[in-house]
Amino acid sequence: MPKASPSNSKKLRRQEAEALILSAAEKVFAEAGFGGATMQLIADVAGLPKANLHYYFPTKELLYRQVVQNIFEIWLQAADVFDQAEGPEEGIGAYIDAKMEISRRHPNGSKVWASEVMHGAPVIQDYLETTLTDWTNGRITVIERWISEGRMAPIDPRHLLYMLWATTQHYADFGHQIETLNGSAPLSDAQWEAAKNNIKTIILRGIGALPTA
Amino acid sequence: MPKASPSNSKKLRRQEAEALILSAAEKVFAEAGFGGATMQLIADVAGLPKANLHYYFPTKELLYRQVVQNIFEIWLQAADVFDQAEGPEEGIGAYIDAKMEISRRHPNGSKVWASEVMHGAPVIQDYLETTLTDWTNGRITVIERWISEGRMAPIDPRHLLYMLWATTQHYADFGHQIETLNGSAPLSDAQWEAAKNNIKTIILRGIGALPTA
DNA sequence: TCTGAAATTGACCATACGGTCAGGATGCCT
DNA sequence: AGGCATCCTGACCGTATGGTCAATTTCAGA
Repeated sequence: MPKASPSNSKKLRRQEAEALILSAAEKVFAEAGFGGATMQLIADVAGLPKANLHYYFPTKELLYRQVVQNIFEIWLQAADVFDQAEGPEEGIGAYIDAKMEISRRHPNGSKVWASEVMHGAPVIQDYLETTLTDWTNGRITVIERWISEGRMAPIDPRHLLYMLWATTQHYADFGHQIETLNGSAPLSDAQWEAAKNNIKTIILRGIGALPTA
Repeated sequence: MPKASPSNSKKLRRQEAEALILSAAEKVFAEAGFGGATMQLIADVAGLPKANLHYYFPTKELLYRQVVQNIFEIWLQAADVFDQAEGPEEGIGAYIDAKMEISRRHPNGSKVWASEVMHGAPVIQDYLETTLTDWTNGRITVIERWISEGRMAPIDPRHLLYMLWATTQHYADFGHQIETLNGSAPLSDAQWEAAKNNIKTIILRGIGALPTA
């Protein structure tokens, strides 16, 4: 594994060093999983000696926890567009846009989160039970209001949210499969745009928030 | 980790032994990932000495490969309903039914597959490039025919397939998250039914294969 | 220039892991 | 009953991992 930075014998400020390590850790955890990732490999990717990692993050688990928390923060921010919207077409459309952008820009983060949840969320169970539960309930209230206002069909808000998460995160978590089916090439700008529009069209029309074609 | 079978000092037939090990391995790989899983833990779950595992499966990687292949076979079978259908409402509806049933009955298998793909498919890349590519292209042809026959809106078949995979497998891969948001309780029969119907309604209506509500 | 807190690092350790092996147990077939 | 292939298993081994530590370097502030 090559060094990420060829000449960084300079002393790093705490913030820079932590950011560098977290970035390397996110990549390695995404590619190998928690169990498959090694501190040595993370150190190599970051271009630092392994002992230096332990100086900033005492244990592998603490480092991992920090990575997962960072991702969660990004996701929560994407939710802001939801509440500011007038109706489902604008709100859900913007949410799909935001989540697809995250899938494209932070695929590693998405994978780490997916891996964590798939393994029973041993590290962030409390987040699921508190923050995520609250967030979900808040969005359900909004969707129910839209339904009562006749702006969309009476769809179960919970399962609609799951569908939004599933479809958008799929492009990050299963990106490798999608690239392979795309002739082993990354999706182009146009293909990402097509994917996004497809999701928006099908879901918005599916919940009766768009005029039928 | 307790023994799965309290008294199996009897000699096992090859087929039974392999099935027992594969079942235990699927569970452990799903819960811990490839790197996090240990042969010792798989052995404990299967109720066998570790050395016995290596008698049937020489290496951890070979055992893992077998687990992944088994899942892939199950998924391919679910595709049969697709081709036998008259149109999208029947074909895609039945496919969603089949895949949701798999998510419910084989959540561990789904997780192992997801984990494998997320980590770049190191073990089953050839399957993606051959079998899965062929399968996908075949289904795309069917969907394009439905579109040209005016049975559904002109949706990009590829992204529609990704959406079908994403939404159905989400209930297996993110089952823990869904259960937590369900008050830490597994989905009931009725809730599974509701999830299935929601997906079918939104997607089929979204692609113009259902009369609008 | 001096000082001390922060940062860096190579060497080291205990443990746990995947895998091996030799020898014993079992039971089918003649 | 006896022979033989299959099956089973405790003990063992080399390696790699997460983590520690003491010694050294760096640099901001006095």
